[in-house]
Order: sequence, then C-alpha cells, then structure tokens
Amino acid sequence: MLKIPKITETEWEIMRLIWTKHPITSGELIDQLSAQDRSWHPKTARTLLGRLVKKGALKYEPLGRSYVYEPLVTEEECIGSASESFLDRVFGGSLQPMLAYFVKNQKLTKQDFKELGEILEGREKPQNKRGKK
Amino acid sequence: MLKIPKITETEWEIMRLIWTKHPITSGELIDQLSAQDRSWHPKTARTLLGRLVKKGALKYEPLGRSYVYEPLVTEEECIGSASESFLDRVFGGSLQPMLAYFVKNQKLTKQDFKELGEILEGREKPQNKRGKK
DNA sequence: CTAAATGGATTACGACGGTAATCCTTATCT
DNA sequence: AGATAAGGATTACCGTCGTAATCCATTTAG
Repeated sequence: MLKIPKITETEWEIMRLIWTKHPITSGELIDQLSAQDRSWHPKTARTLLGRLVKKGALKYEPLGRSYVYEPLVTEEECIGSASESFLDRVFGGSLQPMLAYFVKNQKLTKQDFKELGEILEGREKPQNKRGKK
Repeated sequence: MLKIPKITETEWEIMRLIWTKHPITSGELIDQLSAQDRSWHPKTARTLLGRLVKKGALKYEPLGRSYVYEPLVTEEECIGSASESFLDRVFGGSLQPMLAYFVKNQKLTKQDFKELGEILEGREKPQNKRGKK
C-alpha cells in the first residue's frame, strides 16, 4: 500500500468501527453507527462506504445481496498519515506545542504522564540493547 | 472569542505568518509567503485573507490604499481547537492512545517528555496554592 | 503624460465532503 | 399475492476550499 488515502472526519468514524470489527456487512455497520449516534442516516453511510472504497481505504465482496467490507489500510497507517499532516499543518512538524496545550488545559493527567514515562522507558531499553544508534 | 473558527491547511500558513508578525499589510504578507514558497499566487492569498476575515480569525483596518491585518484569535487558541478536533477524529477523543502512538513512533523525544514534566510540575503548584478543589 | 503596476472587491471554476433522495431489484412480511 | 422493506447504484444539492481571473480605481514608473 503505497499511498494512504485521506480520510475525512466523518469517514474516520466509519473506519474506526470497521477496524474494530471486520469483515462487516453494510447493514451491520449502519446498525452500529446508529447505535453510537442516532443522527446517522443509512444513505449517508452507504455513500461514504462507496467513497472509501473508491479512495482505496476499503474493499468489499458481495455476500448474497449485500456487501462485506474490509479495510485495505491499517489503523496505524492512517493514524501515522493523519498525524504527520496534522503536525505539519499546525505545528510545522513539532509535537511539543500540542502536548503543552493538553497539559495546560488539564487533558493530560499525572497518571497519563506516568504511563507515558513507562512507555518511553520501555522503548529506550530495546534500543540500547541493539547498540547501533 | 467564543468560537474558534476552523482554519484550513492553507490558511494555517497565512495565520502562522501573521501570528509571528502583526500588524502586517497584505503586500508584506504576500511577499513573505512568496519568499517561503514560490507557488503562492497573490490573488490566492488575498482571497484567503478575505475568508479568514469573514470567519472571524482576522481583522483589518485600511491604511492608505492597503489593509493592515491582525489576528482575532491567538495561536494557542487555534492550536487547542485543532488539537482537540484531531484527537476526536483520529483517536475518538482519547488521549492515551495518541500518546502511546507518538512514543512508539518516536515522535515524542525524551526532551519533549522532560519539558512536559516541567510544565506539569509548574501547573500543579498554583493549584495547591489556591487550596479549594 | 501615458503605460504599467498595484490593491481590493467581486466573481468563478472544479473538486471535495456531508447529506440524502431516487430508482431498481430482491427479499420479507402480512 | 400484494405491500413493504432492504440493499445497492446513481444522482443531486449545497457549502467549503484552493486556485485564480476580471474589473475598477489608484499609484507608480518611465
């Protein structure tokens, strides 16, 4: 997969569901979207599914009279792509201002920080073990 | 300022410049945009300036025959707004997975972490001083 | 003085995205 | 069997966005 398609805000809702549970039929997806948020209209969901297929984010296969959808891109790939775009756009590539914002506005708790530190420590050790850079 | 306007990718380039240097005339802005990236066309910049004014992100005052622009929203406000939207869109509003992602993908350095901790420490103390809650 | 450049207002175009309808076919319900 | 619902393909509408032109008046350059 050379190129990660740009996924719009509304399409993210769909993709997040499909990444959680796939293969999934359009009917199941629509049910679950509605369960999460009643303002979803089935026709809208169908249109967006079609667009995601066109973009290369999803594929489908006929199953009886309905379609079963599966992702063509992983959640991590899309997060990566979206994150880079976002960081470039808003921060010119730097993460720090965003984290500072979340800290200042109390979205990042001491618990988050503690866990973050543990992850970071966990990450450092394998690198040291590898030796080279 | 109750509502932070949604600023598009291209508009961010303009806003970042104006936050750095304002008040600024349209001509100065156009010159600086072109200096950064030759693909900017003056007409495009003018259109986007007008839209940013319409959105409530900028204000202008006539100065001779040209206009002088100033931001109506701070960079911090816009970063905050954009960051929260990003978090909602890509991570369903949850901060922890985002932090974990950035750590795993080495976008968050030990230096960031250290600075983050300093901000967090700085934030905790004033609260304690206030006493209530 | 004339021609060219400049600055802003207005307009325009095509693509995109959210929202949904219409049409057709098939399946289900009464 | 007839009516209704469901599923998908196609179409449509409107606002947004990036891109830029046109028009007009004013300023600047030669």
